[in-house]
Amino acid sequence: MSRPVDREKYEAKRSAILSAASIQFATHGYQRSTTAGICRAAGVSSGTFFHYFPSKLDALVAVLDSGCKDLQDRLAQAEQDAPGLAAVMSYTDILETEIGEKSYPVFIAGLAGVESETSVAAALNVETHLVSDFLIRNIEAGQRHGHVRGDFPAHELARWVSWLLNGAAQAAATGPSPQESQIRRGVRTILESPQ
Amino acid sequence: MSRPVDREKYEAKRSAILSAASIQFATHGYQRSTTAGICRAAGVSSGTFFHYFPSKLDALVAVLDSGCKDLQDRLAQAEQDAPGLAAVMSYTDILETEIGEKSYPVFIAGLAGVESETSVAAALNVETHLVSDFLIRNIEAGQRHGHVRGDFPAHELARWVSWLLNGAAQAAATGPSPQESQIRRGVRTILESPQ
DNA sequence: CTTGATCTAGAGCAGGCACTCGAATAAAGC
DNA sequence: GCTTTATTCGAGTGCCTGCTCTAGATCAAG
Repeated sequence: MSRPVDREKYEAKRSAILSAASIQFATHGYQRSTTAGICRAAGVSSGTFFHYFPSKLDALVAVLDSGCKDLQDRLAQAEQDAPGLAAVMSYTDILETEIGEKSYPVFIAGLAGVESETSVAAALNVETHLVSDFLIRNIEAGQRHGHVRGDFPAHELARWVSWLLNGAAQAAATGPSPQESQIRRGVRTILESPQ
Repeated sequence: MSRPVDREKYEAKRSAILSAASIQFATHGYQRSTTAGICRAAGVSSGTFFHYFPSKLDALVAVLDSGCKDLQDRLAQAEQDAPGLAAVMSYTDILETEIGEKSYPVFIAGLAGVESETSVAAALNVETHLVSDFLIRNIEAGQRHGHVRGDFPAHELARWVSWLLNGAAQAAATGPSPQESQIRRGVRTILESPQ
């Protein structure tokens, strides 16, 4: 036998391609992105691309997974720093920033058409649940501390908040970005106790 | 000269093709729909299709325009029946029904990639403003009657409501439809006066 | 050095799709 | 009937794009 895989080099190249793919997807959406474009951006031939990812869809799933891991870390961080309402607002701020940069909304919008592909759906499902659980957990905590209205179950409030956030992202994809902290105020309005 | 265009027959055929296109777009999204599929559904050859619409995109714009007209009528009806908060809730119900049927979310999601095309963007813009103006007008009326909280400007409340609705639609496109009247309750929660 | 494996390139293939074109038919005016 | 124009058809075209294939470069182990 001979020539074992050099793990380090392999991962480096793979993540370089992944990064280029991620940028392409975020800029033009999945469908509009071409493997040729990704290869050009990564400075790599199509042969190399398909050596690392058996198909374009696999690259998308890999991007999705990687984004999911990042998100998980950030959510955990926010929750650790200050659980409850503060954590929810912290997540809101993160999203508001990304929405302002447009990459997130374009990326999400560009998934249309492949979101039903099982591998993609699975990845998205994981992410959705990650956020949903985070919201429910911290809204419940907020309710216990009296910072969040208690007249609706936490899971219902969480769903409204996530709808608001997704809707804002979508609106940003098609039109102008929302004004500073308008999303923030919306989330607060849903969650605050009626005096 | 001879053979003038038979307006009636022309419009009939055109709207038959348009109707088939509309169903295809709503079922599979724009990108996934093929002109061949639309032709098959309309019982028409591709030559005929392109005789009535110079391009697939033109068919989409026509569908969009037609939908916009329908919406305008329904909004006017709701507003005439009972202006103010009731009109907003009536529109919410309409949307909630369509979201439950999935056609609306799929259609919207399927626009990804062409939404930046100027003709499409223009059509979407008209629709967005139609709804936005409707919401602002009726939320303002609701505020005057004391049915809607007055501690935020109507345009801000309107935006939050439309975000919530769009977010719910998007969520329905990727996952299960929301439970009966959950959207309704969300809208109410945003708009109701804090006691 | 030889061997056998991975890594890389890039030309090219195959299939799908929007769209075209020429012919055939139908219908209205002369 | 004849001419002209609208309408319809559907085979065909050209392009784009995901993906394959082959040939060579590179490198570790024996």
